Amino acid sequence: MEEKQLKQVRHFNRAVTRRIGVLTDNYLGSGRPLGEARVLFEIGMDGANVRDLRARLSLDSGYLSRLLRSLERQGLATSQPDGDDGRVRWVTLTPKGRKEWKALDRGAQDVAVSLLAPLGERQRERLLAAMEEVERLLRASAVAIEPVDPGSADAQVCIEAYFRELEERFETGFDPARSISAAPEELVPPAGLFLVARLDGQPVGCGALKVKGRRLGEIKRMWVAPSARGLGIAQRLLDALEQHAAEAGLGILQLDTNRTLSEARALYVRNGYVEIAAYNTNPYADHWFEKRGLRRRK
Amino acid sequence: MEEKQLKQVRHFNRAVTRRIGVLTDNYLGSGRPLGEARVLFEIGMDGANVRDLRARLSLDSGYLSRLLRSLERQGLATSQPDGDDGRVRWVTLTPKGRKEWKALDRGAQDVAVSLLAPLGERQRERLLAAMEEVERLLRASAVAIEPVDPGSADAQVCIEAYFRELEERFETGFDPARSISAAPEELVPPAGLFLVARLDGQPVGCGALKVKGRRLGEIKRMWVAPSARGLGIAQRLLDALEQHAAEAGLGILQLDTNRTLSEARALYVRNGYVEIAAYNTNPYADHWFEKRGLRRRK
DNA sequence: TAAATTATCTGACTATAGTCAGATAATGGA
DNA sequence: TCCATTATCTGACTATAGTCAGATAATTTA
Repeated sequence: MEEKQLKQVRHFNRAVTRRIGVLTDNYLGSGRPLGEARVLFEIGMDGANVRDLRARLSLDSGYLSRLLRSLERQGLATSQPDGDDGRVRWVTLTPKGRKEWKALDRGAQDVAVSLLAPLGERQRERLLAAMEEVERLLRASAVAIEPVDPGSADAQVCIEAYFRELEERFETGFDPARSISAAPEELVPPAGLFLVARLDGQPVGCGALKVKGRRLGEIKRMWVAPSARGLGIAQRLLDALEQHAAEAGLGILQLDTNRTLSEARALYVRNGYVEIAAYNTNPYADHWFEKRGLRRRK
Repeated sequence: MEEKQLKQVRHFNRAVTRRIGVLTDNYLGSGRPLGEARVLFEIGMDGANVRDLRARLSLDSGYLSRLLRSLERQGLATSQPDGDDGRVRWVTLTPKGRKEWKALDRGAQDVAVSLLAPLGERQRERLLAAMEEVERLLRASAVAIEPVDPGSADAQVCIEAYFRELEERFETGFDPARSISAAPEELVPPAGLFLVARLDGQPVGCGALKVKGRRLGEIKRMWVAPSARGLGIAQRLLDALEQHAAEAGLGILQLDTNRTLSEARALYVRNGYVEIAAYNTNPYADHWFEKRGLRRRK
């Protein structure tokens, strides 16, 4: 990574947090302590339960309790036990609280207006496009890829979502039992590898490697959640699997895929996989690919 | 301004301040109160004088004094009277303080690395380009344009910088006395108007309107600081002057310019000014322009 | 059903951040 | 030279943010 690039990122961080940060100190203009204002805003027009509030704002339970009590004393919020779980309390804003919420919301709106208002229409469009790009790529950079046990909860979430998607997309539907197996124990080192991609702790993709011979491996279970597509996650999963395969001494990787999965096919072609004759009898496979001469990256 | 655009800006603000903000809480990881860490970092490797520190961090003088004392007590900084001004104190970091500074700097560097590291080279380049664009446009949106008295300090700063630049750029040099006059009193309503553009309080551009007849006006003193070019400031100044001229009932605007000022000429042409015969004997003018049929904008 | 866990609350703290009113000394301008 | 201003410092405050150790009641797990 170049020095110059890092410098630019740091500059951006400073500039943006200063420019937006200062304006975002909307809460401070409310004439109300930051903590209280944050809680009030987070309760929102629809109300919220205290457990969620605590998680979202990551506050100490005692502290939050006190803040809520203070809002209640000021007639801004009321609380009652939640229907489902008698331990949890459900907080709602009173009419007075809603009024305050709207004032805070208006403040945030004003910030947005004050950023856009001085610009001409063309500049405005460029700013919005660049903002979207930055946001998207920061999301991409927050994705972490890690090997996990294929039996772990996160892995299971991914595999189930993967099967559900295949069921929807294949013209014939999809029954895991009829497909070529990749049992959990086949995807644990040294027989294989199972990777999960996570965004903010939530699993959003997976990919697996199954070792089939001294030099031969197979790619399985490549999937990315629809909400996280376009972030380059599949490419990173594939890179990591190939890297691991190369380190394990494998020289050839194979995989099969269905005609309806066109993004996947494009990914494989882009990465140097070439179509070969069927190497298995998977009823769901329409294309078989192979890549030879894997190389370890630095 | 569209609802959708505002929503997108708010989303960006939340997402970016969260993502970067959390990481930027570098200071908090230093095991040192935020205030102290900020001051220590701001003193920097080269030292700083207390007056500047106070301005940069906008801290109460008493508070800052106490923070500095605390840093001194911990053996992180030392201070002595400044050479130039006996009232001001000059603070320097001790070797121990420099070590802490480096740790903070490394933290900020790590943030930048952690943002870029997970991305591929192409994504990295796109992120940096988008960051640059956002930064540039946020800077543009922070520029405020206001009418001021042409005799005010900010106006003078601009005019002097403008003359200095003409002196440099014109092949013949530039002597204000030989140029066609625009005395301060001619640029005050209702005889005229003088606008200053400011970025973070600093004047970075100006433009003036001189009323020459019942329907005729002239554009003068169009200038933007080199450091603030590319932000669309000249366009905004021109828009504001035309708007004011239209409201004052003027139907024709004229202006003269020198052949070396090509950006200016492009600006005028882009805005519908057409070249006309010389309407004055300004020795520094090579081109004369005119725009008819001004219209008030909404 | 007993035991462990979870969600909230209360009381008793501490640390940080920040404000305000002088006091003092150096500087700059009339 | 005198006076207003400026930069810093000290003392005396206050408010906010946050932590921690139980207590209590509801829920889940064994």
